Amino acid sequence: MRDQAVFAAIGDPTRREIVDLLAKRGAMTATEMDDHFPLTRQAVVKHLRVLESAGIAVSERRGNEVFYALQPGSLSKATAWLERVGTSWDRRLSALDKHLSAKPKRAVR
Amino acid sequence: MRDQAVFAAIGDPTRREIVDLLAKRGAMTATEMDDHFPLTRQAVVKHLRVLESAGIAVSERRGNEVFYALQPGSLSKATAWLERVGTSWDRRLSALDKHLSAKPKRAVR
DNA sequence: GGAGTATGCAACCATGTAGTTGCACAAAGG
DNA sequence: CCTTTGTGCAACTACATGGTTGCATACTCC
Repeated sequence: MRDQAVFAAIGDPTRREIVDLLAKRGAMTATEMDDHFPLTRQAVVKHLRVLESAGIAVSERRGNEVFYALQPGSLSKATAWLERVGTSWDRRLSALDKHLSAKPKRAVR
Repeated sequence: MRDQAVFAAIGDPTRREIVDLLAKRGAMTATEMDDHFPLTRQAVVKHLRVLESAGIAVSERRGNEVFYALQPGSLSKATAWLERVGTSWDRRLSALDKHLSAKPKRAVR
């Protein structure tokens, strides 16, 4: 289940910033991105590799440099999970209240 | 920005399973959940605390035991981010192709 | 070919964190 | 009361991982 990787990947704030940047500006090289973060190029590359192995980003060598871009549709499963889980209990309002009022178990004064 | 916490929280696979369980079965105590995972009760509690501080779960003491349930609407911002980022580059198809064909920089044979 | 620029690799450090264990505290109920 | 059951706290371990540094390798262009 490679969904795991997607959630883990976007779990890191820096990685989300990278994704934001790529979404905003389109394809870039790691060296370019490097200017946008207080990080080493190597650190950026590491993050990009994580994003890539999670299927969120793709890379392509173009002569001397390597461009990274976002992979369309790669977040759909994650979005679906959030939607599903979210609505499943939004619909029943507060599950806590419901459960507690319905199941006193032992008498509670 | 407490969104950070939400993404970090759902980044852990065990925590997502807990969320799934809570979504499916409604409110439960940590001791009950304990049966569903190969974990100590304490480990489950730790996860629940993380979920709670991220605003995803809520707890309520009821006599001897503490029930945990999901907090409605707590994932909306995360979902929104995924939606936004996702569609932003889905719409322009593969940003990599577009960028590369539009910006050869130096002549590439 | 040699300088310049970009990427790749590997070792290393430090911190965060998932998980356990042990024990103390709190509430019910006979 | 005293036992049972559930929760809370704290210390500790182990491993993952974000980050750096140093150097090697690849490509381009004069």
